[in-house]
Amino acid sequence: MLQIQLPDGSLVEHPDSATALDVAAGIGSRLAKAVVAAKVNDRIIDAFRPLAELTDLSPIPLQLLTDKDPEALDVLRHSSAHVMARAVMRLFDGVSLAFGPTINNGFYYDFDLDHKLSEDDFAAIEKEMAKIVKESEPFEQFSMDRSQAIQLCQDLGQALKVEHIETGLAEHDQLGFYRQGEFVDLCRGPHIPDAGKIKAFKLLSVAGAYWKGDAKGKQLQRLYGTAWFSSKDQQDYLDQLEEAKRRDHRVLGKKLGLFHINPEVGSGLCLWLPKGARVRVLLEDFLRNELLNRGYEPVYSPHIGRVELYETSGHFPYYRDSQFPPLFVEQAGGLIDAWIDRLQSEAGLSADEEMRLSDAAEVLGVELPDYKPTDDVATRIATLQAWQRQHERYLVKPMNCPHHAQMFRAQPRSYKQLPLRLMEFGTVYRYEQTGELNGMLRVRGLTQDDAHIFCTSEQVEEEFRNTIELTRFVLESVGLSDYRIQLSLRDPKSDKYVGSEENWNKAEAALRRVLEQSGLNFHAEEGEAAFYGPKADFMVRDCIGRQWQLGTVQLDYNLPERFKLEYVGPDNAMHRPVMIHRAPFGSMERFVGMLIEHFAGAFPLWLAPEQVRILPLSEKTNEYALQIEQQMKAVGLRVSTDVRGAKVQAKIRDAQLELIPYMAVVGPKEAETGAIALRDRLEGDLGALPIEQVLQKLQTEVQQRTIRQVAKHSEILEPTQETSSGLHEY
RNA sequence: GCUGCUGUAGCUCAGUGGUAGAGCACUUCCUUGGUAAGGAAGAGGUCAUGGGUUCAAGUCCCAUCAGCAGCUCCA
Repeated sequence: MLQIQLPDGSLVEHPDSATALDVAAGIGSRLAKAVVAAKVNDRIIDAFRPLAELTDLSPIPLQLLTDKDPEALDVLRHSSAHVMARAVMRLFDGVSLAFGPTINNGFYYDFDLDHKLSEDDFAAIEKEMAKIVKESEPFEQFSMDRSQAIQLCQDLGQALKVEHIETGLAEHDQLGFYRQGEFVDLCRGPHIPDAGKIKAFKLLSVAGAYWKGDAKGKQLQRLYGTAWFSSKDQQDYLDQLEEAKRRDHRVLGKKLGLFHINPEVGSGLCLWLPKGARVRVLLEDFLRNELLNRGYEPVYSPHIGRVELYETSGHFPYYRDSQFPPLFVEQAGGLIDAWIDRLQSEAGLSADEEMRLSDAAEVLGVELPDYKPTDDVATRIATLQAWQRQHERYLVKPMNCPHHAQMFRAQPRSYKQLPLRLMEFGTVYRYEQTGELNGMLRVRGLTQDDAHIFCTSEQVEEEFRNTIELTRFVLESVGLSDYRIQLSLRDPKSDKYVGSEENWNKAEAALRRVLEQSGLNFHAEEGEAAFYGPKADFMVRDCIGRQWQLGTVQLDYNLPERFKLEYVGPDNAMHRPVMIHRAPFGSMERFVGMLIEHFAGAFPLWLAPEQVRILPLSEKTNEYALQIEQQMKAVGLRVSTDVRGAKVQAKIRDAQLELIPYMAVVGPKEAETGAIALRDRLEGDLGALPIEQVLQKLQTEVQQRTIRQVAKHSEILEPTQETSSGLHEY
């Protein structure tokens, strides 16, 4: 007999062959029908398999999962992925299955097949899925040893599964399979008892994906879908997707005249139109003011710098491919650059090619008396690099830190001057891959609200604490109070980082210590660090539950070393400072893009590009309206007057659609009494008020940076996460 | 960068090989009004760019550029 302990602590006994479904049936038939999966400790298991196969514990701490449990949803979706794959295999020939995991709010399955899937196929696939769901066939599980499993996958014609068993699952002796009707899939599970539990599902999109996420690997077709326990839940989710779409900053940015991106300027290069620029200026002024109060000193640095500067910092070699190529003062610079590249490449250069390059260089007026094709490759490269150093090459700056490091070096530094906090809204350029560009969120020219703090190692923790506090203050002032911090550490297995083990250990330990002391919600993530140091990244949840990576604070013991930064300590000896890189907004482009989506374009009064629109009832009151406009402008409000010969209803409609927070309707009645009929974009007509009272009200709202409206937080949309649950890996 | 889809007026889109369209926005005129669209007229297009097929191309084919979705990347 099995001893089973239920969540309320009670113990029940069942025969050795009992499943979680049997346990549920023992409690009640309605429960048995509702059970989707079960949980033993933290492990989710199949409700339809004998418990004895799944655990050695006694008593077994069993929790039954029904459609009320979020974890059950994950199981449902995984099974839905199987149903979808089954439908696709019924409809198309030669389908090779890859992976079909769950993701937040849904699932996908990757296929290798000749037919190009498109949205036109969705109806047929969904219809086939509906058939499978209606048949309500049970899921069954079985295991096999390696050779049998490989044989089975070969018999099924599943080459990718065979490859996965041989590589990814090389350490597994036993491999699990699930069968549902004619469909058999290598799978760890768990699954729902039968397909009939899927009450709502929908295919969402089709896209390319790589086999095992490797960009060099085979290109597969990925079908995305979602599944739910009720069609109402599904509809809520689809509505939520619509809501996110409605907030798309690219659409709103166009509609509201905030920014513009066009190919004649260049992709990924953002033109800030007056209204968008206004929002940015307000944010910059707000932050600059705050930083001045906190002991930062503004600096300016140029948009380009010599390549050697970035060779020193390490950015140039490390990010070569995602930078705009160097600017050469000497015409032949590009030739020499390519020459070095070829020498460094695996293929190298043939004697003939070398000759032709030499000739070309000569034509361009390059003299290389020391270059001898008989020298070894390293010597030849060194000769060419020596030429490069004598002939300036510049980089459009991809980062501000090297410039700021040079500012530190501009004069001898004493410990008495530390911490030195240099701030700059620094515009940098990065050649992001074309597929990455996305409105303002991912651009090729961006302005960081950058600053670098140079301090002693004793000051590190306090400075770091202050920057964390600053970032929180800044986020909360725009109503972003739901965030957590990701402690981004190096990947111990990778060699892409610069600096000593010792420096890294110091930096990582310091960050962790401060975060622990602060009591903030944080989690560590390996492999997410910058190449020169660990980071604390702010992951911010917006009002509809989406997660954004915004501000960052980075601790850096390495660039000071690379730039040989020093200060004189109280002991009259030279010491190396520590650098803290930090940007509470991240970049102005990304931050404003996010804000547009967060507020759905309706900025709070303090950030609204236009705060008040004055609407004269007819042209007869235009003069009074303009007089009000002057009064409002005099107290710093951003106002315009709609003097068109349109009806007030039309003017109101336009102002509403432009998301202007307040409207001031003025007609003969108001002109007579010196009043304003104030209309609130959210509340509607507030009635006639004396001018002074309106000015007072609006000024207060601006000063307090009141946030009056954000969307209700959705219960349906789960927070987006960087990684999927990891529950179903194969 | 890869895979797929898309590119027609300022915006949203219709137009499946035979004379380039609608709504909104814009301009002018009429209307002078009380809290989400008053009326009329007008102007606006090398149909992304470059090639090709065809008697004939917005429409079919190829390339390039750009956008979108996903993957990969992100100092």
